[in-house]
Amino acid sequence: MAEMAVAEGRAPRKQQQRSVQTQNKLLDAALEAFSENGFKGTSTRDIADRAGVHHPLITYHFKNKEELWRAAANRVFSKFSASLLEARIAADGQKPRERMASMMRAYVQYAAKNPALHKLMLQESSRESSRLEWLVTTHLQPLSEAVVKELKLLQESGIAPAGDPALLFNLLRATSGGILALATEIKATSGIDFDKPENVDALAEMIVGVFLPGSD
Amino acid sequence: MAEMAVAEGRAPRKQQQRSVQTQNKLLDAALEAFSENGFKGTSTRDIADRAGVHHPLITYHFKNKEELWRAAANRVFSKFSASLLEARIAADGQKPRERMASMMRAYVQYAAKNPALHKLMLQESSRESSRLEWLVTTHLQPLSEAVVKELKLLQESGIAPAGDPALLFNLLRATSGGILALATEIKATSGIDFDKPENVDALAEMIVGVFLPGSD
DNA sequence: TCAATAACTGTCCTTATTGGACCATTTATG
DNA sequence: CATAAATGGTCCAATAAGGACAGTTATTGA
Repeated sequence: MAEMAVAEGRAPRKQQQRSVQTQNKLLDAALEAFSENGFKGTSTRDIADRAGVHHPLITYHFKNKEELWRAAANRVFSKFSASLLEARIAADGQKPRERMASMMRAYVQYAAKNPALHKLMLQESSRESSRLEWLVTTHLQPLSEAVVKELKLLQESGIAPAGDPALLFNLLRATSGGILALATEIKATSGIDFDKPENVDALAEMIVGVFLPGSD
Repeated sequence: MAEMAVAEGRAPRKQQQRSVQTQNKLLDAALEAFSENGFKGTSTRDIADRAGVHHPLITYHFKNKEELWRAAANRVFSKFSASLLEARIAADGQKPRERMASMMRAYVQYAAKNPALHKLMLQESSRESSRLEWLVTTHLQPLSEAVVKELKLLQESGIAPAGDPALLFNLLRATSGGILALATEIKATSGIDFDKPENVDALAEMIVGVFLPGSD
């Protein structure tokens, strides 16, 4: 983040709005670029171009490429967690099956609007790296633990399919995100356009139906 | 492929075995590299290094980077189709559900041994390109059509879940391949190691159970 | 209002890497 | 053993890489 020359006792001047805007533009552009071409395959100039910003501003705002990656990943994952949590809270009074279904729909809807989320994981999953390690401990493990716990309960009630709950969780995750990461190709192969909300809804319902066959 | 200076009437000399070997080494290395870093993010030198071969040999054997990509993709997809077909034939006398289950298991097993198959699709799916177009028309559409046809029948028998069969096919595909494309990350997050055959088997059974709930 | 500082622009540098060309050399073939 | 296939070694021109830095503009807060 932008270093400021802090004078001794003086209160530092506050961050300007235009700064926040360019940072956000850079973060969006970075996420898009990194998810398309991976960390190594993405140049800071490409990111700056997508953001419509001069490339030295990356150094200014984020120190270097690695920090920019981390900030971009943090942003999309935080929003994602918030989105899931919101769905979870909204369905708090509901029965267990409906609670989980609500989260699954939120997952699909978020992945449809932000396919970069899953693409980023796939890019980093191609090889062990410090970035993957960070992603796992910071974002994925907490998410996994929370969802697996709920899945277990659903399995005991016969609502979710039997088997290793961790495996089931990952299956679910790969399904929701994976199909949307393939959106461009699927449109070409099968003519299904996930830009159309009705197709995303159909996908969500199919996933719910397949993974939560039991009723409560 | 290696051009040869064909003298008028003379029969051209046959290809040497060592040539085939280096071509295969290059194809394997290319597939690995392209699936990890995408087309743009992969250098021909990287491929040559992985193959343990001098990089000008790429030009010699494959003309250029694009042709090498195509040859590598062709190779893995052809093997894949053959593998599916084999499973299909082996289960030819079985009931419809068991036929499909057999293909699904083959899909998972192949994807586990060749995660590059799915990673390559994901890489190319990040943006429209001539390569994606080629992949779709040459390999994906034929596969899709064949499987969708069978899925429809299973849906009519109540064995497969209802809904758009094309959507179901893609769900299935994204599930099988997608989870194995995430193998490195899943091992770190959940401790599930898909290098162990028993975990791959468990995955295959879970997929069959989830997507073919009905019995015949 | 006005100095201080945050934010941004323009430019340059050095280094590495890119895909591919080219000729000499080695190896297999018929 | 003559010939062609296959490979090795080297070079190149282009350019793309991450980052440094001094100067300029905009905003802030007293």
